[in-house]
Amino acid sequence: MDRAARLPDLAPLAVAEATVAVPLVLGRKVLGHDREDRAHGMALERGPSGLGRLEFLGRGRGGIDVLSSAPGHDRHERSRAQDAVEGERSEDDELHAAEYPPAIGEGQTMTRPDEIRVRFAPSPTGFLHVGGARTALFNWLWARHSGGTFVLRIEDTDVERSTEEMIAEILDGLGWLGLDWDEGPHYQSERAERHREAVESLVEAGRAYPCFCTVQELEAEREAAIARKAAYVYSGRCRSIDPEEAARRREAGESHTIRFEVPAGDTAWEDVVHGRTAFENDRIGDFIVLRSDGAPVYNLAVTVDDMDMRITHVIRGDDHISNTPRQILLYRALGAPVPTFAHVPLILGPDKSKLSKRHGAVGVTHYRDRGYLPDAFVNFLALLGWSPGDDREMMTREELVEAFTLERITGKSAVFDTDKLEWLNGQHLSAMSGEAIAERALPWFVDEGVSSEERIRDRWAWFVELMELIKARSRTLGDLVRQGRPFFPGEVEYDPEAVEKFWKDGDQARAALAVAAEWVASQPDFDELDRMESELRSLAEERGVSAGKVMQSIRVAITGQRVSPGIFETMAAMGREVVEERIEAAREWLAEGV
RNA sequence: GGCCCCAUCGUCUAGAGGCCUAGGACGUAGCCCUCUCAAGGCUAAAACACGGGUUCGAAUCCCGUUGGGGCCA
Repeated sequence: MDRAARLPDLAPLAVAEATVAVPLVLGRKVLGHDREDRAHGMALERGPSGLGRLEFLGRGRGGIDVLSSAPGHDRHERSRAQDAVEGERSEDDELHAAEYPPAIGEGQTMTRPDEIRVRFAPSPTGFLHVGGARTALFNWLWARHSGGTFVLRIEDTDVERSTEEMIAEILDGLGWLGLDWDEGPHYQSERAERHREAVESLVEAGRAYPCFCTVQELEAEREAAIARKAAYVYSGRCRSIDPEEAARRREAGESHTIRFEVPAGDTAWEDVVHGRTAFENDRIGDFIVLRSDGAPVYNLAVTVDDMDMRITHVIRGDDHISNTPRQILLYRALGAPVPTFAHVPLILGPDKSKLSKRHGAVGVTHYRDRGYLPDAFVNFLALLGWSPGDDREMMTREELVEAFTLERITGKSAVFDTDKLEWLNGQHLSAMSGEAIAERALPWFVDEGVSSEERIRDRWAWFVELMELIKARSRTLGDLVRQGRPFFPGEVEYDPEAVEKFWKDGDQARAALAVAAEWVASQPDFDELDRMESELRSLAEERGVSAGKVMQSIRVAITGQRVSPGIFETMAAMGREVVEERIEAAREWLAEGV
């Protein structure tokens, strides 16, 4: 039977293929002229639909191209587009492509990506891990940067391993990171019927066929292949079964799978991060799209979902590269435009293998519980595999959104380095206002039993002040609690190391604290830092004790630690009463101790 | 094993053929500041995996080797 005759729908295929290259080609023709347009685009609030944007995009002619023309963008786009086009298109074709209308006719299935739509599609088989979080982040950044839509889809097809709790975990993680989605969550499990429908349409179009091969037969094929030292690829023997006979056998209830008929040739795409990537179709072989139990296969489900959800940019982990040609083949067979792919390199553990549970802390919520700031974590994640192209490291969410482009994603996988995360967190903490930190830190102080929420709220201005005082010395919220604890009333515990460092010589310590006590008694209040310091220094000199020793002894006495903010600020924040008490307590302790 | 991806300081990266005696950041070491510790400032050590091409010229382009990683089996 003549297959071509059974494919009356081949015409749209050509269009679909054309759309793949067109945006890129458009990119080089259109780019590099209007910063203004882009600025305008960024100023637009993200609307509920693409309508408002569409109007604006129309002016830019290239739609997404103009929007994405951030500094540094055009260069890459240009060279890669050129690579993609060279040898496949003539100069004329290029010109023609540049004139390509901004949108294909209304009735078409294929539309140009007037509105950028991306998705994050986690499989809820565990918590949101660092790698997934970064994929989500890149999608989110791209959506926000371009004024597009961020879709969340839960790939819960594996019912055995997917649970409500895990879904909740993932949403929780996304929530903490502040990655809000515009659409969804859609649940893949609810779409099985649609997937089967798509498979049937492929069968009807002659692009897929039932395969009645038994497990034993396939096993034999595989063994033969291994014996030949060749990679196993399904022989495609059920292709030759007459469609009418196949239909009869299906109706008779004969066990079968549905296989996609892979055409000859190569399947290539222009990956935004990897450039042109190609696979030989021969090595793919007719793959199963529907299992014998009627369950759709991953590649089919993903493709149909992305297609139905009009996803324009598939941004996902590198580990999906080998799935991509199958998916592209499916898009084409289903008459859908092929989205742009951006395969982000994986995040590695310290041993340079794919970051996974065995590396320990890979759940995003773990970092929340360790006192990291979502903004800092997002900043850190963004810098893993992406850079703004200038020397910026510390970036706010807004700056990230502004600067983010897919073209600046590196092709090289990155090791997850917690040192830098800590530093960045400290930077973010220091940049925050005392008020903002206070809100974040409050639950930590309560949970650690430092004080109660009511009591802190009662002295809110003081608490805010305190955060301001200790933020530079803290890298995490936990550090804040450690630093802040001594400022609350109660007994202090002397850190052995502090005692060792500053009170090793008991006589000296007692002398220093005697001066301290005398000085405190002479102070009318703790309001003027400069006066406090100069008076302490002169008194120490009179008594023949080093001022530094006095101050350090006070530090240990009132905080129990060897580290604190400036001693006068510390005393001012504690209040005179507490300071006096603690100095007395320290003197007694020293009297007994030695 | 097959296919695919990747290769710049320990780590994250800049680098689109001359701007590179390779820049920044974390971390490390030292100095300054200083009542402690941070923060901040300054300085230092630290990298283009290797081999061939192409070119007047290569970290940058091509090929190979090696190494790492991923997917499938």
